[in-house]
Amino acid sequence: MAPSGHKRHQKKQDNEAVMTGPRVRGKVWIEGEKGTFIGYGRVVLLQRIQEYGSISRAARSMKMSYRHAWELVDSMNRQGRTPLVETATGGKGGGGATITTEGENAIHAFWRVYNNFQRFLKKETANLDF
Amino acid sequence: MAPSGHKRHQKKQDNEAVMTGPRVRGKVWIEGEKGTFIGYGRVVLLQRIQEYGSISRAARSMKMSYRHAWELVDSMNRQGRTPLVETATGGKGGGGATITTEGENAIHAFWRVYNNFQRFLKKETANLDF
DNA sequence: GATCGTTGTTCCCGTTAATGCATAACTACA
DNA sequence: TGTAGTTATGCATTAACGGGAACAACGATC
Repeated sequence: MAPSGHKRHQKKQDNEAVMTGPRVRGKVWIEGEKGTFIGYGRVVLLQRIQEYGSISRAARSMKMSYRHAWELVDSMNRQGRTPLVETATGGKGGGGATITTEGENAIHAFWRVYNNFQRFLKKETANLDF
Repeated sequence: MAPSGHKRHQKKQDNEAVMTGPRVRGKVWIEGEKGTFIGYGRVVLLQRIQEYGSISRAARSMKMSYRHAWELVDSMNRQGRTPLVETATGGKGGGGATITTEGENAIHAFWRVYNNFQRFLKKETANLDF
């Protein structure tokens, strides 16, 4: 970006932080044949599972019920070509969950779209003639 | 990857209608200080009010309860610099509602953003490496 | 002055989504 | 062999939201 210039031709007169008035906002997600596949909440959940190695710890860390977290994982697994999360019961620590390569791909694909979307929103908000 | 070869440059081979697999979808809206200001449902409602000249007929035409429609109009009116909808009780036909200039501006502003967003979604879906 | 369809508002209900709790099955490890 | 913490699942409860019915006030037109 590099605002660099002295001039600043009126276009960005609006000083970032002080920006008030109407804003364009929104949500994006990736949909499969059976409804939502990956969205913001789901991708955060995936990354928490990656970080903690278990669905239950991931759920607790984001104050989500285990029940709900499990259903999200199940939905993603049933929808991917191959599962995004692999689970194991019993054993050290009682079991756990890990993210597959397919899961990592999904995470990256979503963040790419998400970042482009944030740029889109910023641009549209700036161009709002309202 | 670039299948280097002659065959199928992969880019627009995907035949519009047959497009299957994951899609990028989403929603956009314009937000004011007090939450959602204009979204898809609200703008359709505004246009129905414009068409029918009454909130109740507009609501019926889209199978929405009058109460809900009224709340949406109220929310928009309280949020705009000036009301988007003006109402009158009593009189010919029992009263009615009309769209103000501010309301027309809001409608146009939203559709502009919305159309850009549809293009964005199409592009992102096409570029989905997933 | 009676009529009529609307605005504006209140109250009750059904649906849906998520939470909370309870429990069975599992297995590496001490 | 017992323990621990997890996955997987069922069920009852709660919260949020919109729908639907009801009703007063309104005022141009007949």
